[in-house]
Amino acid sequence: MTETTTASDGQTRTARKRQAILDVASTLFLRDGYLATSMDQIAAAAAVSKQTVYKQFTDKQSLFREIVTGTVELVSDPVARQVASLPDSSDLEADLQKLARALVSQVSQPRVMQLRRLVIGEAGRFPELGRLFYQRGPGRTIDALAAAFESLAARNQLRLDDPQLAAEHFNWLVTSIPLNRMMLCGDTERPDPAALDRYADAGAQAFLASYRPN
Amino acid sequence: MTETTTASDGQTRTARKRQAILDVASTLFLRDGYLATSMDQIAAAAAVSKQTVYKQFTDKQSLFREIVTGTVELVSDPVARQVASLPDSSDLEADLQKLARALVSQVSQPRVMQLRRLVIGEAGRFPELGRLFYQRGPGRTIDALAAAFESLAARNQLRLDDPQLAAEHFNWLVTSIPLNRMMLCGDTERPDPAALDRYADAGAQAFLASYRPN
DNA sequence: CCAACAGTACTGGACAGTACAGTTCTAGGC
DNA sequence: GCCTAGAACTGTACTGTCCAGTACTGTTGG
Repeated sequence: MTETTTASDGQTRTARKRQAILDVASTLFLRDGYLATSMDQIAAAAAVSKQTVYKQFTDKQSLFREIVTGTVELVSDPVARQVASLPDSSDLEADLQKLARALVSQVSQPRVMQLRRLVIGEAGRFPELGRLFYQRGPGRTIDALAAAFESLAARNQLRLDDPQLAAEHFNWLVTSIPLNRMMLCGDTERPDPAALDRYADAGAQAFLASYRPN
Repeated sequence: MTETTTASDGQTRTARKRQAILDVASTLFLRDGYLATSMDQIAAAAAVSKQTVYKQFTDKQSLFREIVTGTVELVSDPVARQVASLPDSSDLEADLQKLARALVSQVSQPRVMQLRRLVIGEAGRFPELGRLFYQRGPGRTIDALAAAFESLAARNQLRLDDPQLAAEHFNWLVTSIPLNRMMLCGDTERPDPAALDRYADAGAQAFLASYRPN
């Protein structure tokens, strides 16, 4: 008797229910916010009794924390990996452009935007989640960029005094335009992929114009 | 003499009470968020009866909207004015640096940060407020910058194809680093003024390295 | 004098978290 | 492969609290 609820076989019933709660609560929290999402709503949408929710998560705050930290982990990895391969570049301009496009495309995903909005909005109630998001999100990307840039500068492929500062400049040159617009104007106004690429290219271009030797 | 913030002079009683409500509600909304602030709290803190609140503002949403739009107006003006005087510059590097410092200092004010967090967090409930904040805030600054840059480019003081894009790059190069850190890590981690100036200087420097002729 | 105000109480609803009786699944021994 | 004890789960109801918005009576200030 192999039951499937959300394509999650081979798990105990408890684990399956737990996952259903996490999935559903994630959707609701990201869409409506922390206070506007009720535990009754979550239990109902997960097709689970309220008591099961409270068996898995001691209270609403715990559930919320687990969802935010989990989602941050999910989104955090791919970019950092791509950055790590940058120093091996033989065509820096092309590779920076590729990296910029990947970066913009990642951070502008609706799910990431929603998470960012949620964390910022609840920064007063959950300050540690804000810090976590920063460290695992932009912070991690910037650190990886700084390491890559330092290595490139050592081989005269870039000209810079402060790798960390250059990394911040690259990151925000590339992402800020669509990021800030979407943060405030909602996911409905997400620029189409071509426009996102143009922002990425222009940011990478400006970065190189500023940090390329000679 | 017809406009005051908290002083209780020269106004009708009704206007004074109205202002007290706006002041107090502003503080509470900015500190605790929309849902976590109750109308009873506001009435009590304003030393006013609940009925008076509802006489002045039809409901909680109206009060909230009025506060957000009002605060946006307050913060919006000074920067745009300073930008407008940029094209007359005889020493572009010095004036851009001064502008950058003023810009960072303005947008990093705790009150502005709190408003930004509030608007972003409530973007789902009040999408029109997000758009308003963008237009009157960063949007307005960027438009003014674009006009100034175009005029400077016409006199070969800058080299650029797309003034709007250059304006966005300047704006975010200068503000993004402290802005994003503070958005997520809270006002407690506001860099000291000297550090803010360093971010501003570095942003202006990078912009010029990229957009200065030759 | 009269509109605006204070104070208080009330309506109707929502929500976090708990309690409990009854049902269903799962694990482990045979 | 079958059976049973116990854990996990459901459904519902309940507690205590909070909140937006209204009603009403009496008071105050312009």
